[in-house]
Amino acid sequence: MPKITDEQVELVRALIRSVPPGRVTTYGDVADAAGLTNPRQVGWILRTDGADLPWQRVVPASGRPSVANAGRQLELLRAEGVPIVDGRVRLRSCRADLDALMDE
DNA sequence: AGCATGACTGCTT
DNA sequence: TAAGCAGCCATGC
Repeated sequence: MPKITDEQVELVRALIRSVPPGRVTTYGDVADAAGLTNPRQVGWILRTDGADLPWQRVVPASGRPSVANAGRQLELLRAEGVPIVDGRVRLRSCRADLDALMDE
């Protein structure tokens, strides 16, 4: 049995699904909101059970996706209206507030 | 039990 | 601003 419970997985999934188009969030923010100690676990969840999620709205704090689908991800984000400069997401401008999303 | 890997982050150069 | 390095935790062999 994994240390990450289904509860946490569902919470992460819900948070990511709560992120509206044109807005993105970071692994660290999701991890903190879901109660995970390490942002890498968010990545692990997305890799295992994130196939049906808007995973493109979750980017590293650096703003530069290191995932294999980075090119496609940036393209999708740009299509959603996310400000991208030189292949880098402007987290300063489009970072979503997960606490506010949960309230909605 | 130990070692290597990974969709990360933050500090230091 | 960019690149390097260490810390972090769950998973797989």
